[in-house]
Amino acid sequence: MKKGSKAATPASAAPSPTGSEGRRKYDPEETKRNILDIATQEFSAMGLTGARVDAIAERTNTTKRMLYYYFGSKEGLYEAVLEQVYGDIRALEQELHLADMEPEEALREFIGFTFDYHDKHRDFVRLVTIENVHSAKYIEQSKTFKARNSTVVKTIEDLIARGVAAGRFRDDVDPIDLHLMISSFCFHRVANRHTWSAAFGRDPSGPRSRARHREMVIDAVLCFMRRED
Amino acid sequence: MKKGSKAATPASAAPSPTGSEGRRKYDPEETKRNILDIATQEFSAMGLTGARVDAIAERTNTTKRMLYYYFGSKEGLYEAVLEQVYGDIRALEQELHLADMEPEEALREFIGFTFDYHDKHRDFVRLVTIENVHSAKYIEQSKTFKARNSTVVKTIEDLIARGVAAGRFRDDVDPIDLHLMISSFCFHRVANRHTWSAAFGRDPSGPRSRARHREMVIDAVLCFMRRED
Amino acid sequence: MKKGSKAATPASAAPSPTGSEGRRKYDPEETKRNILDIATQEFSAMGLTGARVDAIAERTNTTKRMLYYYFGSKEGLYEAVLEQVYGDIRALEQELHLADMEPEEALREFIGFTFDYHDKHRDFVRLVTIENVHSAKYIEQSKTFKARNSTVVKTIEDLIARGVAAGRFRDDVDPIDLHLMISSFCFHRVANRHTWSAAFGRDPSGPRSRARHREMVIDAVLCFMRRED
Amino acid sequence: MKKGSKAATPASAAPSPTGSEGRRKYDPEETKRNILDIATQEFSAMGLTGARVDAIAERTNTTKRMLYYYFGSKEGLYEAVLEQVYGDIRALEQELHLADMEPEEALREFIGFTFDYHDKHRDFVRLVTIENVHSAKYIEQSKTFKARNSTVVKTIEDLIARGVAAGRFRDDVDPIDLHLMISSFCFHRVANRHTWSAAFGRDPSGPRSRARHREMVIDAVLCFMRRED
DNA sequence: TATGAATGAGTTTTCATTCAT
DNA sequence: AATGAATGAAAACTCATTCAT
Repeated sequence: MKKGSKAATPASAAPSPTGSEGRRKYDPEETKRNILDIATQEFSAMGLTGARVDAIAERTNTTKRMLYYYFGSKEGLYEAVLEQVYGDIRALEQELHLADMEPEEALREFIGFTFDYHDKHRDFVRLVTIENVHSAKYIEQSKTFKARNSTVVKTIEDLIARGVAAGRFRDDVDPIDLHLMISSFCFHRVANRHTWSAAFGRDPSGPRSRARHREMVIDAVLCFMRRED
Repeated sequence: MKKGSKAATPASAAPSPTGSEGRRKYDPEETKRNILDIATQEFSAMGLTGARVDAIAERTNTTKRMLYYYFGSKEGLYEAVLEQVYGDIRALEQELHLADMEPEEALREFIGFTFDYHDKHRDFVRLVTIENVHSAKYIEQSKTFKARNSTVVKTIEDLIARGVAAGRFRDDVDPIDLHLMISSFCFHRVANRHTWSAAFGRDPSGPRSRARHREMVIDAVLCFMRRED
Repeated sequence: MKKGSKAATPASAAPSPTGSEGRRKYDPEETKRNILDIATQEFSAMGLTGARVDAIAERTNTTKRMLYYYFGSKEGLYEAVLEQVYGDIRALEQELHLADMEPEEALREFIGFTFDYHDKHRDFVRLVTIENVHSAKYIEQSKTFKARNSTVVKTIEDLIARGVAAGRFRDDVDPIDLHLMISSFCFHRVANRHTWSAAFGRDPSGPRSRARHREMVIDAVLCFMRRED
Repeated sequence: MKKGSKAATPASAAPSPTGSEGRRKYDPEETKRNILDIATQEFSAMGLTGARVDAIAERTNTTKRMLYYYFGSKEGLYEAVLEQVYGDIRALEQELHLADMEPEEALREFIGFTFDYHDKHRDFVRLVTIENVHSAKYIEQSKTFKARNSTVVKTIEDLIARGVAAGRFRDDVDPIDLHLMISSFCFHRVANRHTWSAAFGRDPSGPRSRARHREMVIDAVLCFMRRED
């Protein structure tokens, strides 16, 4: 290892779980994860076209050759990065256990989670933005992507259905539309923070507005969803 | 002229100032506008790093050399494109005459305009997205940018103040926050339509959801703004 | 005239001698001289390949078109500049009237003049340097160049002959060699002042060493020429 | 290898360090040296702006890409060339062992060496000339340059001091001035040979005047330095 | 005569990828 | 598995010169 990897997740620097046989000299999984971490940072910071393979390789604990060995090409590496970050958020969404809560409480929880996740994972927001600049042509090739997303829809559908049944939510809202409405605000204040800062002199995703914004989006969505008698 | 330029400004389709005598061979304004139009399309489609100066020049009525003659560099051209598209939306915003309407009506109008503009001007949305990938470092250099944006804030401030005075709006909402909330949805459904389509199999900015989404965002924002007694 | 020309020679800014008919609107001679002055500065500062036609034209009172009109090409302009600066020094050499002085006195005078001229006319020194980088291929085409130089040789030949006849100078020195020896020092301390400054931290052509160097070269050359009995 | 490289350093003709097993395919030192040799010729012949990266690369055993790989840019390569040629002369100067000789003998030796070096290394003379056209802005950035030059000054200082102590040299001569006087002639007859040839029809650095000039400069400098009682 | 606009060939530089050790 | 060196195609940019008004 050339130098300590400043990986996004500290875990990536930990020795691999090879058990009792001690530290292995070459650890393929460790190497792959290291490359993926650095690539995530670099693609997120520079975009797909803007990122440089040399720059990624240099910050890695290994060499350019390994990058091609494991991921085939710059685009292959980019796809792997995308799959990983999308997988992360969907996995967490699963762990919310919204089915155990009252509909309003569950919606509140879901909005809060979405807000916090975007607020915290700027790399994810940037990568999604970048992928849209490329018309999503890379994530479209992912086999697991669609499957994973359908579970979110199911979650929201259930949530709405229970709210409607309980007489608390209006019954004319499409679950994907609701998801869109929630994501929009959470995503936008992070994704567009730079032009927003330039325009109005204030970072909309900065710490000073975090709590206020979080409440705002919960307020607005709940107000919108509540049945108007 | 190869024709077919979907110019950002309607004015660009107007005949050159020489009147009815047909196309002038030496028309710098026309040349600049032509370059700018094509560049808007190309940067919007490919991003700053992805766009090719050669590709832009080829679709132009003139040569690559003129592009450098008028705009100095690829980045200079990109900046000019950004300035123009931002100028366009801000100019139209001022023509809404919101001050002549009732507060609720004015807010409805403003949301509707914002929705329609983003829905229609996908180039603008993409360019803003791209600029955020570059951390807004190009638009930050624009001298006119901040000044132009301050007028929107003023507009919204007035609108809120009148609504609060009339007892219709809550009085604890920051104008920039309100603007952010409105923009978020209008922007997001266009900007992220590709990943959204890939994830859920449906274009959130497509014609089938347009009217529904328009109503949704107006509903949600008005619900949020209305004073809760 | 766009702006006052900061010509090297103040004379170039004076109105042309068109006599009583007043100021002419277009004065070809004045225009040519203006172009030549600016070009002298620019070629001297940047070299033939380094100088930019646009840069020259911009500092001129006229336009690029006129530059081509009068001088045909960048190289043509450069040749004109060379001819002029070489003409200037040779013309002044003629006015020394060395024939009226004692041989030693005349030699002293000639060395002093050569020293002072190089010390003062750095543009000339630079242009000669530049022309040598181009293997003198431009000045070689000049028709008047050789003729003008032969007069200097004649001057020095006479000077040496008189000194030999008077028993003061050694008789085995070639006039061109003598000229070379004198020029070397006068030229070098100006031409190579930049690398010399970088190497030793002191400008060899600066005012602090001027008088000392002037004396040095006179001393050395006279010592060399004096007959050793 | 295309052969025929008149390398500045004799070492460059030596076999690669792998000994007798013949040419290695991957030999970075050889590649760098090869590029540097060709670049020395090309910059020397054409100047910094006049030289073409393509032309240099073409004469090389490798490609244009490697030139950027090792030297970063055209200017970076030029700087490397400058550093090398300056290093070469300074290195040889140190091998003269002037301290072991009588002052007059040592001075004679030093002048002779300087004369021969300039006479033989025209590339060096041209490159210094070229660097002065650029106001020495490239060599100024060299870290080793000044340090290396200070050793020459020391050498001459010692030489003068010993001559003064022995009552043979005048004691009012600055070492850098003496160095300048010696260099001037040796440099000038080579550097300005083209304009000189054009002016007087005779190459001042040609073989026919070599011996005569060598003696001339030794004579003149020694005459100048000798104490006048 | 004067002037800004236009041009095309050429020049430097970059970058993803592969090879030799 | 690992590494620095090597590559070719393509990209951005420049410049002397000419044209249209």
